[in-house]
Amino acid sequence: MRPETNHTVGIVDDHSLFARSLEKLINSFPHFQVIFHAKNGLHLQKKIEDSDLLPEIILLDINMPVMDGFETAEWLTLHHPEIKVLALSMQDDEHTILKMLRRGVKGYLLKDIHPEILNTALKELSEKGYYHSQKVSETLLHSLTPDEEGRIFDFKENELTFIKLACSELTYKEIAVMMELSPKTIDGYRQDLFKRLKIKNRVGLVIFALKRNLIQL
Amino acid sequence: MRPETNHTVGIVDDHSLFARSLEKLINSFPHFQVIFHAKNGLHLQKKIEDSDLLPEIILLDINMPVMDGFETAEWLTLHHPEIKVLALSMQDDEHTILKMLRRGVKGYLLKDIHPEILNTALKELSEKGYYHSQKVSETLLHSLTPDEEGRIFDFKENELTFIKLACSELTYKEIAVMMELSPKTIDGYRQDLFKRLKIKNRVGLVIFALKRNLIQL
DNA sequence: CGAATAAACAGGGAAAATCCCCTTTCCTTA
DNA sequence: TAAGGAAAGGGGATTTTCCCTGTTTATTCG
Repeated sequence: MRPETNHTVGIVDDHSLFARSLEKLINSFPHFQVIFHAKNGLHLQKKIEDSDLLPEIILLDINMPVMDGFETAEWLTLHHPEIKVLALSMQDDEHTILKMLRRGVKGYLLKDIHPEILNTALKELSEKGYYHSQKVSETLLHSLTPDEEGRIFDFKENELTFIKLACSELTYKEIAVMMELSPKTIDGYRQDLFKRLKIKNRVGLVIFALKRNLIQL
Repeated sequence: MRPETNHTVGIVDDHSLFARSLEKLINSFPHFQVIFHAKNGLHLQKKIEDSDLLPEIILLDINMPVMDGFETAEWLTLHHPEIKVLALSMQDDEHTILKMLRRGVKGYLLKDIHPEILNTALKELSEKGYYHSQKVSETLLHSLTPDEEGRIFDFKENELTFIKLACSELTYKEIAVMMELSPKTIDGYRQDLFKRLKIKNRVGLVIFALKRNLIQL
């Protein structure tokens, strides 16, 4: 049995209503207790620097204004690596997940949270130091293990934006406008990706993106 | 309570091993009993014409050589409309399902059958005269109710083949070769579909096909 | 620090593929 | 026989794709 310790949790979330119900939920779990809220990353910084009572775990929403989840995660791992960050997000595309994990996040939860899952996540975080949901594990497997042909892909920010836009009915020109780049640059992305991914045309790109969960329908 | 009648079932299936276990399963259900097997559609015809003891229900595999599920279903509804046909198939794409339903099939089961589901299907078939699984209902909802813009789509055989091939990296020319049609005819399909579906390019077509389950990854 | 190297970005030009608006032919069927 | 659909096609505009070159911006390293 686990000892009767109290684990503390901080919540950083823009959607205060959601955060409030999250707090209630967490406080209903044995051994866990929310000690503070923060509206965004900046707010969190202040809270942490002002208090000397640091939470063991922080729930971090990715989609926030002012200072988003990525920045916040970076700051946290840099300044308080002992705090375990559990990322919450609507997005389940591979790249977002990986981006957060690369920034030192210890767990990743999709936001349609079931109480038991959240409880499991918190427990595993404080016991094992990490939590990986089914989806995240799959993603890791997907992205960090080579594909059928032994390739590992790691897309840059711009490439990813391009891929996502290319999976729509937009014309390359229109994509160029949206990304504020020259059509020629876009063409460069396209060409490079076609070569790297060994695909023949845009349809190939769409299929690739779907298989890799870079986009969803 | 249902009366103690005995419902008879015929199985038409190419995979004899599967059919055998299916028979065992069915015979284990109360009130249901398998009275014959058939390897394919032709075989079934003979069996039916030779015997005067017709089954109440026939389990029909779609993927068969010689005389496939579609033809067989057609023949059955034409010559023995009183027999309830339950289609079994690996494919769960909308069009295949619809195609079978249009041929008078009374139920449709995906082949990863759970005993309880099969039992339910048989019971509903003999009691209500039809059975619709979750997936089939969804499909019907999907295809037979208008979409967001009030459109109903019903694709012809060739169109569907074209759509599926267009969702690959094949070139239109290559598609034309595969379908043994002139590239211009293919172009006609493309044009017509783009107009009907209000899409701008091939990517749009791929997305459409995916949303409608016409193809799967 | 400055030079070397790499990478992102942009362009020209041309071939191929796609997209679009039309007509004609043939066949089925009402 | 008229109507309608499927197949085939002409011709041209546009887009996509491809290859090669140059410029600017980071980054690394001697």
